[in-house]
Amino acid sequence: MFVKFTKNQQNILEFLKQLKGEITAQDLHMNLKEKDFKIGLATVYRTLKYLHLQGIIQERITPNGESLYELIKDSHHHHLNCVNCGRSSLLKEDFCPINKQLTNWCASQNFKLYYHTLEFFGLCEHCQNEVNKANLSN
Amino acid sequence: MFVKFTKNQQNILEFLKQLKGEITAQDLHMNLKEKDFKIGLATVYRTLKYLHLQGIIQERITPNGESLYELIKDSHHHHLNCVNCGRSSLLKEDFCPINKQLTNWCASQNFKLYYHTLEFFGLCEHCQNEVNKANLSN
DNA sequence: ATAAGTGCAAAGTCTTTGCAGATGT
DNA sequence: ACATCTGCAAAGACTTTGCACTTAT
Repeated sequence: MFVKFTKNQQNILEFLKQLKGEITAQDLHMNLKEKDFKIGLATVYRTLKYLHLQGIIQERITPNGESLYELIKDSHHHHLNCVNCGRSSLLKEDFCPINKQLTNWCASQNFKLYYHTLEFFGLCEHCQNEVNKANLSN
Repeated sequence: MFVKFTKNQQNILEFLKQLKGEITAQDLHMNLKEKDFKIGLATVYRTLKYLHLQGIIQERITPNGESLYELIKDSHHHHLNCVNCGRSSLLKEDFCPINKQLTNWCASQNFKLYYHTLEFFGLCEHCQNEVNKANLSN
């Protein structure tokens, strides 16, 4: 996978394997530093980009513009994303409308499918009132 | 919808109505300037944010990190996104796996659903060879 | 008259890049 | 030995914000 397999790469991959859920590049960097691994933020970004390119991890960008990464697994989640507060809540695990027919269709396009994201956007319960008060001076 | 309905707001909304497809904030700004509308980039960003908050337009963030906006319509597209070159290609128009059952489920969560995005990530035909040569020095 | 909207420039945030030095095979 | 990988600091890109001025109602 990697051309060399350095300590940094091992540490990142190991961390992602242990991780339940998603993490930002910056949080991942902090976590590794806290474990006394010496690693630069740029290396974290470079490694995540490479892992993404290789189809090992997936990326999801939140309404706040944060990139979240996690290993690609068989089981995955989709989210309800509030366009006001930016919070995401998980959809029940077994919900996923992607069927084999579609997967096959991607293959027929010579597109090598790594993963998909399905995200719902709107207002969470709390924000529905807030938004009525919004204007362009906010 | 807007508290006031200024020339800027009218111009942006009119432009989005004419537009087929998606556009970035910066391109939208350029287009309006070319039509000799005097408007600041910040105003474009503020207006798009407000329209998004109100559920008038939707946002999609590409693998390159660009935010693309368009009016929410009944018909919509999903995309195949190449994680290498970042190009997106449209899925056939009639494909959408989201059913009424799911829509109802969102409602039952007191989540006010505006729109959804469903995106597929992987390698386009052209990039499948390229990626084999990739390493962390790139 | 007043709150809402605006333009500009500055600031903020996340991410990428150039380069010299370190590392794995 | 050599290309790959790394850290650091600088650069880059996009977006947001503060503030004084303008505009719509």
